[in-house]
Amino acid sequence: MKQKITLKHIARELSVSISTVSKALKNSEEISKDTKDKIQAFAKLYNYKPNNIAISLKNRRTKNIGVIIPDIVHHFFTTVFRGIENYANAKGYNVILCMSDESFDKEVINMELLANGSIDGFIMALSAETQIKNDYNHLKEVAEQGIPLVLFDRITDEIECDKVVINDMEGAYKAVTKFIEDGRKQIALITTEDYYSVSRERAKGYKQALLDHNLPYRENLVLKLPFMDVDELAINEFLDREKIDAVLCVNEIYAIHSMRHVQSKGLSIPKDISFIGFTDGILSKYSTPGLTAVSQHGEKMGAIAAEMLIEKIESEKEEETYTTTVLDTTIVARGSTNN
Amino acid sequence: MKQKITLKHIARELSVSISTVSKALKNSEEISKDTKDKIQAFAKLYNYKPNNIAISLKNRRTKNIGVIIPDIVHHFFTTVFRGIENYANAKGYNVILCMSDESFDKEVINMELLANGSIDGFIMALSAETQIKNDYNHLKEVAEQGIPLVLFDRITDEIECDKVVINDMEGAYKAVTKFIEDGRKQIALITTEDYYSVSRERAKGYKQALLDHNLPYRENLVLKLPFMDVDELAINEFLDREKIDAVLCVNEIYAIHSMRHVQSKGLSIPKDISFIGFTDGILSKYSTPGLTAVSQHGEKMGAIAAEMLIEKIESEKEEETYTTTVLDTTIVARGSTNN
DNA sequence: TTGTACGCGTTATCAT
DNA sequence: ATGATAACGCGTACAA
Repeated sequence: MKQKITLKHIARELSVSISTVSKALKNSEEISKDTKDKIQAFAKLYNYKPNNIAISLKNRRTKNIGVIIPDIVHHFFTTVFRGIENYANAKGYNVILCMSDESFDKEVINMELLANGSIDGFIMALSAETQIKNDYNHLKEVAEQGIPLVLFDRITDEIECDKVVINDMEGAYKAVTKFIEDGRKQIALITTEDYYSVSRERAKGYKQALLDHNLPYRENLVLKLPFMDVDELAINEFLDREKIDAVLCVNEIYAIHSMRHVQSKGLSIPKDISFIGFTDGILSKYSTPGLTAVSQHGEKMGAIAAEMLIEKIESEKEEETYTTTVLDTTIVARGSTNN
Repeated sequence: MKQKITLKHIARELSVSISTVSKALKNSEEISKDTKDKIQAFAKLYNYKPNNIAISLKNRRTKNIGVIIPDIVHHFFTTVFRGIENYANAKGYNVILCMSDESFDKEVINMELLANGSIDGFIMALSAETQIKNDYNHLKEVAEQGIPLVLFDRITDEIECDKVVINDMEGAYKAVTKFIEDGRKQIALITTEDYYSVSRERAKGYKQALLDHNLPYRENLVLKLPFMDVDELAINEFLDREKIDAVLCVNEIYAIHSMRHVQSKGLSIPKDISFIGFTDGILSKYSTPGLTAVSQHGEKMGAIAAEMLIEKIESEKEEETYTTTVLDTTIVARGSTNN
């Protein structure tokens, strides 16, 4: 087992000082060609690579960015992460990934852990619990310490920082407008409780689209489910109870489940009832029929978040100007709507 | 912006030495109660937390583990990662995640980057390209440097290290046996090329199960697709060409696509033809009908991998004894087979 | 051209 | 009971 070699080893071996080695490996003009050659050859032979940790300590820069997401088994977050990772890697950054599991405590613990020097900045989407508690002190502290922070998707107005979101309202608006143009009249919305920033926005877009097209907004056509787990019974009852010819769902799971339910009752999609779901994940693509989806452009979102963060990290200025980037959604038409 | 506070700051502020502060915060017996109280109070007030990087440098331990997987937008890897993260976090480790994108070069680059002090050990699944090239020098070097390594799922015999896999052969065997017990005779296999360790094993199990039940192994009932992307045409032609009443697929995508295709031809699942797919991901659960699946227990796999790695990291011994843990699969029965 | 000394933040050992 | 010093590995301003 050949131990990792350090400057000190090389110096000792070649009977020169550590700083000579350091300079030689940086091809400094100060060092004579002879010694440089000798040192570089030796370093190459023993495959010398500077120790990242030592460099981090010296530079007070880790070249790591911390990403905290509610859950990784969630296609959307996964695509965002991919966007982050790609961009960050290209810029020479590594990504430390933590999951909050939708838990406030885990979010706090992970953040505090990483904030103690392990990372140069954070990219995160708030956990459900955090949004419910509406407690953002951990974010505030991090911000106060001067650690850059970018929020995406699940954001809050309470914190001043860079943000990336999709235009959730516009996405819902587009979807409902499509339903209306297809001749649908009884348009339902299946969503989560309002403590999610995204749900609020989508509900707004849903309502606005109806009103703008002179259709009534009826509360009984809106089903709000608590938390992210799927209450299948509630969805089934809702679909059985109300007279509906189109459904907008704030996530794929709700949509897929709903489609299965109405299909099992013998309804035909999209003839009798049509569906649009947010996210455009893997389920939308492979369901039968394919689910028309509001694409959230996760990968792009991640790339932008990473870009914003690294920009802040590497900028010397002390100015505190924050941007919120809003990405427009795209409707990806599939078999669940008339196209 | 209140800067992160260090021992030095506290020492200067309270007019004591740095080492006194250090000891006081560790509640050392050497320090008088008075000074301890004073220092601890001050530290608490300014929310002092030791700098991880400095500690890493001192201890030559980062408490980070590096995970390299081919792709994160892949439900199975995602579940494994979750298992890793949970276990690692509980043990006080952070996880640095890199994607190889199935590319040999990215795998090498990422590994070398992290190996220079950023992590205490690796957990990884080999990229497709690496398996095709059959070149594992980057792994060997890491091993020689004494950095612990655990391979999971996509492994190789070329490297001596801890490994975790599922019993792919047994999984396929079970699936085919189930088909046979359900009275199926024309059992097909849709798989990837043999350079994947997992594909080889599954093909073996498929063949063995047929032979053990006195059914012929017929090459024309086995479709081997190159790489991981889905050649839909090839699958369609295969399904149209051969007389088949059951299909085992090595992943969900193949299975879901195949199901859609035969359904579009008017066949009924599972009456006319039945399906089993490996992985038991989100698609299996939400397809219509639900896809009977060979569960790979990703989360458990991740937890075990993390356990093995941390065990090696924290063990003082120099012994080089490696284990390969083989997890048994479970068949999760759904609507795509007779149950 | 080469080497010395210092600092990044912490801890452990050895003085006082 | 407290402090000085060295060390982890590196880079760099300053001496020689």
